[in-house]
Amino acid sequence: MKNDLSKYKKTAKSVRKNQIRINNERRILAAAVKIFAGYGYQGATMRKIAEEAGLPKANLHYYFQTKEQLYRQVLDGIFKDWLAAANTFDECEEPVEALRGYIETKMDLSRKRPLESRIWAEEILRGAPLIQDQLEQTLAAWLDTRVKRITDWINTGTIQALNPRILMYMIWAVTQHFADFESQIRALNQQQNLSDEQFAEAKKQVVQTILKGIGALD
Amino acid sequence: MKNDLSKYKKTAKSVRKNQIRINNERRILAAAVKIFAGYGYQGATMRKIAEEAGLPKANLHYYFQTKEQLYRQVLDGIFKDWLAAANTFDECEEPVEALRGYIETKMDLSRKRPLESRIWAEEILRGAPLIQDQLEQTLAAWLDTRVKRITDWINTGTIQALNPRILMYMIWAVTQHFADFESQIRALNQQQNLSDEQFAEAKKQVVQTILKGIGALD
DNA sequence: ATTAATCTTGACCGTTCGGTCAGGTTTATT
DNA sequence: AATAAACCTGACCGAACGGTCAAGATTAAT
Repeated sequence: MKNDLSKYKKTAKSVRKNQIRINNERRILAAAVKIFAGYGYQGATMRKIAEEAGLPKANLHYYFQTKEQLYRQVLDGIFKDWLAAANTFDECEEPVEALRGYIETKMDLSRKRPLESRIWAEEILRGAPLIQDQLEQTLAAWLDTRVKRITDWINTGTIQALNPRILMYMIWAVTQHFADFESQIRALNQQQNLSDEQFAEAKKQVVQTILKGIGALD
Repeated sequence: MKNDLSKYKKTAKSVRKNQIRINNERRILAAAVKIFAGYGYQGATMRKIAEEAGLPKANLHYYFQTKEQLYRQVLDGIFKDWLAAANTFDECEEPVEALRGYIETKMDLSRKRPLESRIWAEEILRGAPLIQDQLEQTLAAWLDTRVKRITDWINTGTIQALNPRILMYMIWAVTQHFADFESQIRALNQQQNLSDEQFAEAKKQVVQTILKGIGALD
């Protein structure tokens, strides 16, 4: 019994880790997101991340053995958020509200977490060297089931005939553009980021154009 | 007169440069496009570019003093191509054919020159540190005049009321997505790049969705 | 044929990178 | 109070980076 208890305590501690570890890992990951988003994987340095986190560089290597491992954990976190947002696609039965909800959620994600979107975009741009498996497994499976739902909508005549995959690519492209190309949009908007009102207008127009474009409105 | 002649010859030579210089600059620029697109600005090294070009590294620095200067020339070439493609926007008077032509040209550019699109995308992603001026001057001016054309279409009732800038952002986002996110699309397409037939279908659907989405069709 | 200009390149330089490590400090356990 | 475990960090390392340079080879001009 004494043995069992000690074993249990040990396990419990390793599962919900020490508070110090939790705090520092969070600080480092938050700093890593900023630096990776701002400079790219190669441009980011452990020194810059350490400065941003307010910790000595060697301390980063205590919690994350290598730069690549730190980067992988950042990517994992981003993918989780992406999948969580993706579930809004299934909240409604019929196409107009399902697609509207999904597009709006993706737009909100671009607005609130542009750094994560940019890290993801750079990874894809470089050929997805570290996340190819996730794309081919998890993302492909997610897409397959949604393709089936859209195909059902087409077969029941709720929306017009089209290639569901291309529709999804268009939605991803447009929604993520507002995060990934933020600096270009700013340059074309009197050097000002889109205001909340401008962004709300963009969100509305994106939803309207796509839904109408696939014959789900009017 | 002797003086004038020699001066003229000198000038002529420096204008249309020596053939050796022309050839080597072209080789280096072509190699630079490949390497910058594949690794990003920071990830690209002069050594890799030199290998790709089949020249010693020191030779690169003879034609391009620094890595940044080489990169700038690559960006300049991309921007020129972009502007050339952009002119198709003005080839037709009425919205359906003007927008169709522009979207199709942008799609073709993504298909034929994905590397250039990716270099541009990465530059924007990093905050456009080297091309901010071009964005704020040339691109902003280009956009302004097209916004006016679209506004005219709206005022004459040819297309529905919308924000022309957001329409242009959507077109850029979708068309460039097929180049910039090629590796993601490949992972979702049985690890195969889009075939010519699939790309043609995508092009058609993109045109159809956007034109219909803004009320220019039906 | 001679001179001048252009081109070529191996060897080298200072800097910065990711990563290591020994030894000290703090926190948790008994 | 003593021991163990976890945490911290300045100093350091080899490798790779962008860039330089002197000296030779090639091409163009006279």
